[in-house]
Order: sequence, then structure tokens, then C-alpha cells
Amino acid sequence: MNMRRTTIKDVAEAAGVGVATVSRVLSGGSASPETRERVLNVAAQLDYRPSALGRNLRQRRSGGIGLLLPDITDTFYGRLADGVLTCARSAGEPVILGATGDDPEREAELIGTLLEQGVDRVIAVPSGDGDGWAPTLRAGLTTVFAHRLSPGHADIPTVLADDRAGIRTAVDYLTGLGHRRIAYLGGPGQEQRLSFFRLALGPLVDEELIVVARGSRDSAYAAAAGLFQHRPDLTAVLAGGNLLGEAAVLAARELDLRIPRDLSLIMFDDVPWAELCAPPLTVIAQPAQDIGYRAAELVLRGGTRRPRGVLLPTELIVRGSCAARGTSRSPR
Amino acid sequence: MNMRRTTIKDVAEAAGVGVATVSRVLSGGSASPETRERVLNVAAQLDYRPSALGRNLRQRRSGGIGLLLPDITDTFYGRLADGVLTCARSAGEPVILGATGDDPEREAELIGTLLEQGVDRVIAVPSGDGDGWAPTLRAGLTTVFAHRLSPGHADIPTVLADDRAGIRTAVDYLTGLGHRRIAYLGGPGQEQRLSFFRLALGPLVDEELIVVARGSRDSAYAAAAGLFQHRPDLTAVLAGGNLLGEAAVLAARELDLRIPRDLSLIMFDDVPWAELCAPPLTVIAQPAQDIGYRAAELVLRGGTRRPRGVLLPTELIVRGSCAARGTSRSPR
DNA sequence: CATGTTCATGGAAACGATTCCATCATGCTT
DNA sequence: AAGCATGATGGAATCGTTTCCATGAACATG
Repeated sequence: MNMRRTTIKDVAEAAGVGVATVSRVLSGGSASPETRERVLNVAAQLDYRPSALGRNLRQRRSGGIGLLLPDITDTFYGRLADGVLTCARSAGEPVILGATGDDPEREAELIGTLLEQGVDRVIAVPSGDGDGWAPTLRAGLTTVFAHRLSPGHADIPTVLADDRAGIRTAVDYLTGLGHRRIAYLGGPGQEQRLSFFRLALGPLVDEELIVVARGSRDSAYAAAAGLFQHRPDLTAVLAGGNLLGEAAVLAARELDLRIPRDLSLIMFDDVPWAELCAPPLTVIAQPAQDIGYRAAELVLRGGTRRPRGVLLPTELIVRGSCAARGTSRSPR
Repeated sequence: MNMRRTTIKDVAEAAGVGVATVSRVLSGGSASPETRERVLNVAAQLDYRPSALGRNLRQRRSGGIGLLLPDITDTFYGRLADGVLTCARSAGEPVILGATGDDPEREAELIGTLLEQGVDRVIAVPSGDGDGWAPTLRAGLTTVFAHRLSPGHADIPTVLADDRAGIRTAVDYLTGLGHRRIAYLGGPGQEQRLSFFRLALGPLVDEELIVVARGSRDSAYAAAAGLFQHRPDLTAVLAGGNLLGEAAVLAARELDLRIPRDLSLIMFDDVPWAELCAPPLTVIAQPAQDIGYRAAELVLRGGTRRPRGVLLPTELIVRGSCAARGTSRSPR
């Protein structure tokens, strides 16, 4: 009944060699062809699988990649996670997932758990201002940031969508349609995007039209509704994420603002339901999956080379949520 | 520069006790009050965190929970994962995530990885007919199934939404509206639901109106479009998942079938966009998060008691995607 | 006072891999 | 033929923890 796992010792014994030899053969070290074959045969025979436990202890690091996301419920992060998973699977590495809720404290706690587990490679969408990362990095974690960069850590490789171009294109599109009072509805950790928005808008920028919500759905809805009520003169809004976009659509509907007649909307991230919406939403598509995949590649490549980071293209997908601000309509 | 981690030995030395005592104190064993305090102080002082690596090896199991989902991109599973994460976090346990893609082979491969890591607790949405699980269970994994039960493994604790009641309610609602030719659009692993559907429909059941797609979006769309084209006489459809629902809406639009005028639709799973859809979708809401949370509770409780499983309530949320099949409309 | 019981305690043996190092055989050079 | 480089090999140390076991003290019971 006592089904002990077969260990390297069993294999060594059965093959008539030392454990060292088995270890070498299995991890690609040098060995004579005959020995190699014999060991491999025996290993296969016994269905031997090296225990990660022993290896990890010896090497003082567990394999595996830590993945820290604000919210796994958000489709965008779901797709990002999927990219990471895909890459990790092809490398045979397990992925440990944690949800930070965009809370630096929780993030720090999760990092603690990871360190305890001996995880030494982390992919994260950093929350907060990134102060919490300093001790982590000193602890020797190979870190890659995804989707957001952290203000204080320009040295950490980061995989980003080209928000600058995305926003520029979107804003140009809107101004081209005649819009002048364009609002930005943002979420946590979007300082970067915000500055791009200001840049793209130039002299048209109106600080009152820039609203930042916290991470939750409620907060997003409140922000959108507040914005629309407070400034009924705005004609277009750029939502910095699918949660924000959802909130904008909901709030607009509630306030009886028709999209796109009364309000043009562009949303970040091309989620499947953007097409199902009425009207279908014009979006800035981000390669969420790719972001995850590339981040995983970077973190797996490890400390060897340290690429500066990766910038992936975004794409404006025009559907039906933006209308021209013609001269025909009277300015109230 | 050589910042060695502080080990239990360091703590023992600094506190003037043996390592065994430190270990006992830290894991709640017996020790004299003075010693206990001294050790705790020193440990705090040195910022000692026990390495999971050593412990895992000794105990021949890594903590941690394996979570195997068909597709982390699907909001439903995202929410389920969130539930698991929430519960696991409160227990301080890491969660290792794997995406099976509803492919038993990939599932088996992932289980292999988990075993290699010494993971001994798994929450899974089982794919396939569950044959692959027999060896796993023999290996002593504490397993909990979520969302789907596995045909061959009635003995494994399983957390399910009450599909039977959900389907019954939905079907009753549709028949009450006068629908007679009701289709079912299912995904992989829904044998259970299918049988409930047949049961609920009774003599009205029409096997030709039951279509099962594979997991992908394309496959779902093809199934929906095929169904609608092949049987234009159907008046209502029950979509067994949000991907299927999405496909149904898309296919209907493509074929110029108006919802709900030409086609009534009820979708399993209340995703946020159901409300944004035009018209808003009537859905059978499932407590995805709870399913995950409860599954995590069960798997953490472990082998002690073996509860039969958990059945969580579903709810029919009526929005605007179903219309009465009045006598006014001519039967083509 | 002798004996048994109950504790707290520390040394040492696991756990299962990797890897350093010494050993030995072999083949090549001079 | 002696010396040397090369390569295969196995023993043993190591990683950081938990846990078994022996020890000794303190205390209670007869």
C-alpha cells in the first residue's frame, strides 16, 4: 500500500549506476552513449519523474513564474494571463497567479508569498507607485512588468502596448470628426496614458474633463455618471479600459445620452462584447495575449541579456460609437 | 554582497536554542513561554521567513493549490478563479494556474507538471470523460471538481451550480411564453446540462435542435449559424455559456434574425455585457465566484471529512431577449 | 527516598535532487 | 615507456526544513 514515489536512487540502482550519473543524463550532462541509453530506458520503465522539490531545494529556487495581476476577472488581464500561460507551458514552467486588486499592500503580501515559495521570476502589472518593488528587486527576483510601467523603475524590462500611438490615433480621429471637448475616463495606474492624452490633445485639453476612477465597477460607473452630469457639454469620451467603457455605456444610457448621437465613445481594449454592443463600440485594440506572451519570454530568458523592453502596436478599430460633430447641430 | 537568506539555523543560533525548538515554536508546537517569546523576537528581528523549499521537501508535498480551467479568457472561469484566489489568499496558499483548453491530453500534461511540483491539492473543471483522472487520484491528490462533474467520478467532491433548476426555470419561462421549438446550444462537457434540458423539455424535445460546439469562438459561431440556418422554424434558443450566447447573438444578427422578435434567447451565465447588449440578454446567473470559493474551501479542508459536494443556486434574470410567441404571428 | 510521568529541549536523520571532487581508465604525446 | 590530458563515473556534501528520539530536569506519587 505504501506506494513510495520512485526516486533517482531507485533509477540509479536499477540501472546499476550512481545517482550522480542519472542526474547528469537526465539534465543533459555528459555521459557515455551506452550509459545514457541504459539510464533513459530504466527511467522510462519505472516511469520516473524527478521531484521538483528536491531540485528546488538544492538550487535554492523553485522554478515557476509568479504572475501578479490587478484583477483576473477583467477580460484584458484574462487574455494577458492566457499569453503567459501559453509561453510558460511550452517551457514546462508552472505559473503561480495572484490578484493584487491594484492594492500595493496586497501586492507586497503576494510577493512575500512568492519569495517564500522560492519563486524567483515574476511578471507583474505593477500597482501603486512601485515603491514596494525595491526590496523585492534587491532580493534578486527576475522581474518583468507588463501593461504598465512603474514610475520609479525604468530599469525593469517592461512590455507595453503602444498607448501613445493608440491615443494619438484615437484623439486625431475624434478631432477629425469635429470634436473639441473630449473627456478621458481613466483607471488606476494610468498616469502614462493620461500624459499621452494631454499631449495628443494639446491646447484642447480641459483638466475638468479628465476623471480617474478606482478599480471597481461601482467606482467606474460613479466616475462616468459624474462626468456626464457635471459636464453635459462634452461630446466625446475616451475610456481607458473595458471596465471604464462599460461604465460609460451604462451611465450614458441611464442619463439618456445616445451613443453616438449625443456622445461619441472610444474604448481601450477590444473585448468580444464591443461588437455586440448597440452601437458596436469603436475601440483601441491592444494585443493583450501578446503582451503576456512576450513578458513570459522575457522573464524566462532571465538575467542574461536585459532588453530595454517591448512595445507592441495598438490598432484603432472603427465601429459605430463615434459620430461627426457636424455644424448642423446647434451648440445647445 | 553575498546576502544569504536567513535560515532557521541563524535564528536558532541568535536565540541560543536548537533548530528543533525554533521549528516547533514557529509551527505552533509546545515550548516554554520564555523560549517561545525569545525565539519569536529574534525571528522578527532577523526578518526570518521560513523557506517553503525546505519544508516542502521534508513533507514531500508543496503547499499550494493547482487550478485547472478550460480557458482563463472566459469571464466565467475568470470569476471562478477569482473565488479560488480569494479563499486561497486567506489561507496563505499559492495557486498554480493551468489552462486545459478542454483537452484531456493537455489536462493530463498539466496534472503531470503539478505532481512534479509536489502539489497535492487540485481544483479542476474536468475536461473529457474523466478517464485521465484515475491515475491522478491514485497518486493521492486531494481533488475537487468545479462547475462540471466527471461521469466516472461520483466519489469526488464537486461544486456545481444548480443547472437542473436553472434549466427547468428557463425552459418553463420559454414555454410559458408560447415557445415550442426550443434549441439548445451547448459546449464541451455539458452532458449533464443536456440531459436536464431534455428532461425539462419532455415531449417537446427535438434532437435536431440540440447542437454541441467545441470550445472555441469559431466553433461556437459555426454551431449557432448552422443551427439557425438549418432550422429556421425554431423560435427560442438556450445558450449553455457566455461564449455560446455571444455566438448566438452574432449569428442571429448576421442572418438578420431579430432578437427577441424572431428569436428568443436565454444565455447561461450573467456576464457584465449581457446588460449592454441590444437587447439586454435574459440570463441564467451562476455564482461563478462562489463556486470557486467553495471549491477552494473544500480542497483546503482536505481529506478529513469528505462532503458529498455542494450545489449552489442559479437565478433566472429576465431582461429583454425573450418575447412571447403570440398567436398573432403567422406560422410562416 | 525511589520510581514513574511529564515536559522542554537539542542532536541528528530524513526528504530528493544537484554538483563538487576524487578516482580510474583510456588514449595521446614526447 | 613515462607523462599528461580527457572523459566517464560514483561517493558524499549540500540545500532548509520537520520530526524522531534521547536526554535531563522537575515534579508527583507511592
